[in-house]
Amino acid sequence: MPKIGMEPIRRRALIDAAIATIGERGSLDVTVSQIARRAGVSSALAHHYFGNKERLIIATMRHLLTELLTAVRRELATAETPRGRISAILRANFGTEQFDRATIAAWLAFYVLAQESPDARMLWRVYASRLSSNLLHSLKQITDTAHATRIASGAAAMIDGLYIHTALEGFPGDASEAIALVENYIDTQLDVAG
Amino acid sequence: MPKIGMEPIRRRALIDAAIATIGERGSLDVTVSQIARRAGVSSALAHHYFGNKERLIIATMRHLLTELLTAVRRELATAETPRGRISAILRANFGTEQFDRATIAAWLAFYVLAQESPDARMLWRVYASRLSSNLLHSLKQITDTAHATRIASGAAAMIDGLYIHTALEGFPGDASEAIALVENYIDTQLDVAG
Amino acid sequence: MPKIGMEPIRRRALIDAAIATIGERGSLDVTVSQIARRAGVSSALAHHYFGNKERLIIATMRHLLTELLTAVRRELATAETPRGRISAILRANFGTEQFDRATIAAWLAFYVLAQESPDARMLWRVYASRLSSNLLHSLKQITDTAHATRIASGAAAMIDGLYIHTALEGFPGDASEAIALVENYIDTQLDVAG
Amino acid sequence: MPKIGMEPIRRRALIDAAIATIGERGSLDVTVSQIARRAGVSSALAHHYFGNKERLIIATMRHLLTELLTAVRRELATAETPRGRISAILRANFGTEQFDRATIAAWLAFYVLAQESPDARMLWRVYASRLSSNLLHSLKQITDTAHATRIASGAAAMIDGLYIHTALEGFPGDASEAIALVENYIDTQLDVAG
DNA sequence: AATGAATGAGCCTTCATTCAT
DNA sequence: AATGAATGAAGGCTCATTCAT
Repeated sequence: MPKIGMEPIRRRALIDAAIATIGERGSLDVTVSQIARRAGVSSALAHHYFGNKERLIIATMRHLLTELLTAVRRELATAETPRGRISAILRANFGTEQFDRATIAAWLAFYVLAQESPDARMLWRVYASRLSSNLLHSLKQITDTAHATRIASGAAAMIDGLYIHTALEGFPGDASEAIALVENYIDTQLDVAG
Repeated sequence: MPKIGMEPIRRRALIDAAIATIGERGSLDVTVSQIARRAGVSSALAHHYFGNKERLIIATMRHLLTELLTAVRRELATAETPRGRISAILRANFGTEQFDRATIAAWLAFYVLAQESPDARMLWRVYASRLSSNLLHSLKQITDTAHATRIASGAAAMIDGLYIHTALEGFPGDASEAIALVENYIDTQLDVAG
Repeated sequence: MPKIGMEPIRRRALIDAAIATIGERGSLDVTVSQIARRAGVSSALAHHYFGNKERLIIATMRHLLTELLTAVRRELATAETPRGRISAILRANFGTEQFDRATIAAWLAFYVLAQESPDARMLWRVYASRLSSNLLHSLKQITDTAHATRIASGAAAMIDGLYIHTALEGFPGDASEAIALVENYIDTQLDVAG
Repeated sequence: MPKIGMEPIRRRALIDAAIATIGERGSLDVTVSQIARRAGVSSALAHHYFGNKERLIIATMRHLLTELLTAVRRELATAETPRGRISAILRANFGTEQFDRATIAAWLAFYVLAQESPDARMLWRVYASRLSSNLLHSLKQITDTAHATRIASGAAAMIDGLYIHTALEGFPGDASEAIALVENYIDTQLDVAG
C-alpha cells in the first residue's frame, strides 16, 4: 500500500467519520478521538490534518453543503421548465443522500453551531441564500416578484421544518411525502397567484 | 430569621438564568457555574435543587414548553371560530415572549438535545403533538380530514422552519410577517380545498 | 479541621511546592500535577486558585522576590552607615533563605522565563532596579556619582554571576566566600576612587 | 545524481537553526519541527542526524562553546603580555559573535539546561574551567596565587552576570562597556594587590 | 438554606519519535 | 538523502459533582 498521497484520503475518511459520529450522537458533543477511531486513525492525525476540532467540524459542514449543492446542480441539469426546476431543487434537498438519518441529524447540529460560530453561520447563509435564490429565480418566471418572494420564503421555511421534524421523528412520512407537501404548497400558491 | 420557602424562588431564578445563558451562547454548551452565577447563587445550589445538569436543562425546557402552552391556552380563550382558533395558535407561537432572541435560540438548542436525550425528545413530542392536534381539531371543522392532516403538517413544519430561520437571521421579517406567511399558507390551502 | 479560609493556605502550599519542584528539577519543565501532588492537592485545585500554569509560576516568582526584598529590608534596618548598608544588602542576597539550592535553581529558571514572558521580565526588572538603586543610594554617599554607578553595575553583575556559578557548582565557595568576593570588589573600588 | 556529503551541511544548518530558534524564543521550549523548518528540512531529518532532541541541543551547545574557545584562541594569539592575554580573553567573550542577542539568549537557556542535564553540565564545566584557568594562568604571572585566584573567580562571575543582565536588558551598556567594567575590576584589584 | 473546598474524569492539543518509501 | 505519514504519551485545562460546614 502506498504511503504517499494519503492526505486527501484521510481528510475524506475523517469527514465521513465525523458525519457518522455526529449523526449517531445527534449532536456536536463528540470527541475528536471518537471521530478518529471511526476513521481508523489516531486523534493526533486528525489534528495534523485539520489543526483543531473546530476546523474539522467546519470542514465537515462544508462537505455536507458542497454535496447538497452538487446534488441540486445535478437535478437542475435535468429540468426543462421553471416549474420543473423547482421540483428538481426539492428532489435534491430530499434525495436519499441528503435525507438520511445521520445527515439530517448532523445538519440539525450544525444549525445550532451556526448560532455560535461565525464560520458556521457563514456556511449556513451560503446554503440558505443559494436555496432561496434558486427558488426565487424560477418562481419569478412563473409569477410576479411579490408572490415569488413570499413563496420562496415559505418553501424554504417548510423545507427546514421538515428536516427538523424528520430528525425528531415528528413527521410521520418519508421523503416523498415531504416533497409532496412542499410541492403542494407551491402549486396551491401559484394557482391562487394566477 | 431563616429564609423559608426559597426553593421555588431559586428554581425559577435558575431556570430563567438557564434560558438567558443558553440563549446568549446559542447552544447547550454552557456550564452549571455560568447559569448559577447569573442566578446569583453557587453552582452547588443548582445541584442541590435539580440533582444534576441534565435535570436542570430538562426543567428549563419544560418551563419553556409550559409557557408556550399557557400562551396558546390564553389566546385560544379569546377565539370564537375554528379559523379564529388557528390564528390564536399562531399568535401564541409567535408572541413576544416566545419569539424573542434568547427563547428561540434556546428552543433550537433543545431541538438538538431532543436527538440525544429521551426525556427531551418526549417533551418535544408533547409540544409537537399538542400543536398538531390543536391545529387539526380546528381544521377538521373547516375541511375534510385528509386536507386537514396535510395542512396541519405543513403549518407545523413551516412554524419550526421559521423559528430556525429567525434564529440564524435567515428570515428577513419579524413576528408579524412570520405569522402572515403561515396564515397565507392556511388560507390558500383552505381556499383550494374548498 | 476548618473547611473555610483555605485559600491563602493552599496558595502558599502550592507556591512552596512550586519552588521545591522547580528547584529540584532545575527548570520550569515541571507539570502542574507534580507541583499539586507535592502540595498535597489535586491539579484541578491549582488551576482553581491560580487560573493557569503561567500565573502559578509568576506568583511563585513574585513570592521569591518579595521574600528577598523583605530580607533586604530587614538587614537594612540593622545598618548604621552607608557602607554598612551595602554589606546588609549583600547579607540579604546571600542569606540562608535566598542562597539555598532550590531557591537558586528556581531563580535561574526564572531568569530564562524572563526572556519570554513580559510579566516575568517585569518582575525581574523590579528586582534588578531595586538592588541597583539600593546599592547606588549608599554608594553615592561615599563616592561620586560616576564611580558609584560603575560600582553598582559591577556588583550587581557579580552577584548574579555568583548565583549562576553556585547553581552550576562552578563556584567552589559558600555564601560567606561569595559575600567576601563582592565586599572586596567594593572596598577595592572605593579605595581607588578615593 | 545523488547528493553526497550532505551530512556536515545539514548538521551545521540544523545547529544554526537551533541557535536562532532558541535565541528568538529565549528558551529551550522550542520544537524540533521549528528548528528543522528554519533549517529547511523535515524534522525527521533532524532525528536522522542527531538521534534525538537532546543530542541536537547538546550539539548546539557544544558548537557555541567551540566557537567561543576558538575566538579566545584567536585573540590570545595576538596578545604579548600576561595582562594583554587577559584583555584578549575579555575581547573574545564579548566579541560580536558571542555577544549578539540570540547567542546570549541561547547561552542563558543552556545554563538552565546544565542544571538538569549531566551532559550539558559537563560542557558548561569545560567552558567555566577553561575560562578560569586561562585567566588564572595570566594572573599568576602578575600577582601571587591567592590574589590571582580571587580575581579570576570575581572576573568569571562578573562576566556571566553581565551576560544575564544583557539578555534581560538590565545592563544599560554595550559590549565595550561590559569589557571596561571587567577590565576596571581587574586593574583595580591588581593595583591594590601590588 | 447555601456555599467554599475539592476532585476525578475526560478532552483537546502538542510533540518527540518511528517507519516505510 | 530525505520525507510524509502516523502515533503514543503526556500535559494543561475544564467541569460536573460531592461534601463538610
